[in-house]
Amino acid sequence: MTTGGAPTVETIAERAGVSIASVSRVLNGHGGRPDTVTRVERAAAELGYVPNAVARSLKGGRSMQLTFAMQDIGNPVYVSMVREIQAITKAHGYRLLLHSTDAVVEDELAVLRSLADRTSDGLVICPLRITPEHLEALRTAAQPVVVIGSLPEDAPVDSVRADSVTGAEKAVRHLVETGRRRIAFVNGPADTVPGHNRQRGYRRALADCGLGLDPSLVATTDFTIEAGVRAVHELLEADPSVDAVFCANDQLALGAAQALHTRGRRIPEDVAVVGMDDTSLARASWPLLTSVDLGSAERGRIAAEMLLARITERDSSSRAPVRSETVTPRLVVRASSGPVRRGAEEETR
Amino acid sequence: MTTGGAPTVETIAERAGVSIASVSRVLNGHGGRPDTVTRVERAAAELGYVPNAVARSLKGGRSMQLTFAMQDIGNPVYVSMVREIQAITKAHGYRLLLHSTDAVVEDELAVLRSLADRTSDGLVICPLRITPEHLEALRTAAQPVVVIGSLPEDAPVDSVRADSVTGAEKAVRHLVETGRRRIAFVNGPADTVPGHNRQRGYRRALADCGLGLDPSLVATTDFTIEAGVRAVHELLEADPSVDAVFCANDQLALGAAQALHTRGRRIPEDVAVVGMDDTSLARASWPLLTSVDLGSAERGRIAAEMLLARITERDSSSRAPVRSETVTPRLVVRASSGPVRRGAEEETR
DNA sequence: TTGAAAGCGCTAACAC
DNA sequence: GTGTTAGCGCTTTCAA
Repeated sequence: MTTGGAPTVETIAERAGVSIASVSRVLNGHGGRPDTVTRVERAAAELGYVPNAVARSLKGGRSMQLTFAMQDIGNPVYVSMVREIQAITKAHGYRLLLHSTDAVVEDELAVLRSLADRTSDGLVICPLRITPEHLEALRTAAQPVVVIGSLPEDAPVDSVRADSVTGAEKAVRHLVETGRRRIAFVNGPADTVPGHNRQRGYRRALADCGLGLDPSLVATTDFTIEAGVRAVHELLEADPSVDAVFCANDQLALGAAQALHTRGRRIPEDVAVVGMDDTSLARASWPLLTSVDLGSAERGRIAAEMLLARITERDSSSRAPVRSETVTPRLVVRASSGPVRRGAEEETR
Repeated sequence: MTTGGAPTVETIAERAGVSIASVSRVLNGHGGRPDTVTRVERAAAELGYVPNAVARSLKGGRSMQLTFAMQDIGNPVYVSMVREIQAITKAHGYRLLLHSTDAVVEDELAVLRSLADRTSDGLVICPLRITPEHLEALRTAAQPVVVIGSLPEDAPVDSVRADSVTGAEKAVRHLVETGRRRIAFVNGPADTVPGHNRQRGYRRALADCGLGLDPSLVATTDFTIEAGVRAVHELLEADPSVDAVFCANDQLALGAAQALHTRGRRIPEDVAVVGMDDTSLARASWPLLTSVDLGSAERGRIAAEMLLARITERDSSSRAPVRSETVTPRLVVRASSGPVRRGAEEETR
């Protein structure tokens, strides 16, 4: 039936005077007599035919769509992941679906469950916390899932994690080595995986360096600029001897810098500031922010590749063991730390 | 057939001892005898049934997906749009597909054309430039499209635009009113729509205020932090009398602030800085950045609503005329401008 | 090489 | 209220 709607294989078939099977074959490059090929291709071009991807998905069982779920696209750390994942999925012919979960467990679980609706061929997810429900949902996921973040050893899911314990250690060591002794720590919620690990790294580094842990130098708040501002005001109010502030992410660090500026403390002469994630904010701050690159872009890339590998594997009956990669953190020293300022930007391993 | 695969209406029907039609009805809330309803619901729950959204899309002709295409998710102005669009589409039961076009015309056109593949029920797109090919593609788009940006009067597409001419005017006037006279302008590419309009606003405001246009105070570069740094160094090198820098977006403004800090110029005492877009960067900068809010979140919201309206309308045969809304810019005065510093943050209309 | 036909999973007429 | 059935647009056997 040649309705007024969009052209279908049938429309093309009529116009080219062949069967719909031939149309499909030609359009998918499965051969045909030169004559047939020409006629079909011309008919398709003339009608501006575009295959219905939904019908194709239903038939083929793959949607050619992948999903990325993160807490909030407003956090630049996710932006760099999205950018990377987007590039890779696009290169492989997949579209990218985006989900903001606001770290609401229910939303995260809903995303996991919705994998069963066949809309998406796989998922990359960044859960801030891991509950038993998460593990159960991961176990029973209807499509391949890759987690960006830390998972229990026996979780049956591929994952890429940042080594934020080591990352935090590097930051604190760097501060100690450059002469700081009263190193405050501004952390996000301690019941999140990142918050927990960054705290461990801070403690470990202090211990290794022979510095005691002073609980009054530790603030636990949210992962935002505003929280960073408040926390540093309070820390300095309580203890003016602070000579460095280590922040659990760049947003907190930007807030810290603002509070210090407001109080007339010079960075880094009076107080050094170090952030984490090495997001675009580090290069937006004044002075340029020293930050620990936890490999967000790389984690995004690896996650996307792991996911694509699982999807490919699905066709080939073999099943690789669960993979778990850890990205090595890298301290990027910039002007906000260090005893001397030697230039605009300097990077070390 | 009860295969080992995912449960389908047929699986449920068998288990509940009813027909697939009853299953469909119950699951879609189209009534049924209480007894039937119970049995179907229980069977569905026991099997963990999730409807195949692809099959549903094929049948219903709607994918319940919307697409957002922008230049680069790394620009915070798009982040706030995405966030808003995401929230609205989600509330209406739609998923959001993301596309980064890198402002490549070919990519933008490809997104437009791919609307014909039925994957998406509509598109919000932010083209930086509008070519004749764009207009043609918009005219022939297979699904509703809303453009965020300026379009010719007769373009047959809904659009939301920022009034960046007025926005730029407000910024420049504010600088003049607070006593600035040598107002430099750091712009993005002049052949983009935003670049063009912001330049018009700058010129108009100078003229209105009786200040002459000094071409040596205008720099044209890219919309990035690094470009802002370079441009301001060059401007000040050439003319140290500059007492204000108006930047065509916040990223340029952050760059400007860095260059000024590096050169030991105090902000705002020596040089005032004003940005545009009022992104999260404005609150990440030191001092807090005065910026013109061009309503990115609001444009996102309006665009999403316009799109949903068009989609709804498709069912109801009526066709509303093409809409074109303009969002009123709002100057948000913060510490980086103004003769006096009266607090951390102060907003005016 | 080609065409006829089955069927992916679902919804909605239509008949009972 | 319920079951039977057609069909959304496509790919892919299976025969010819």
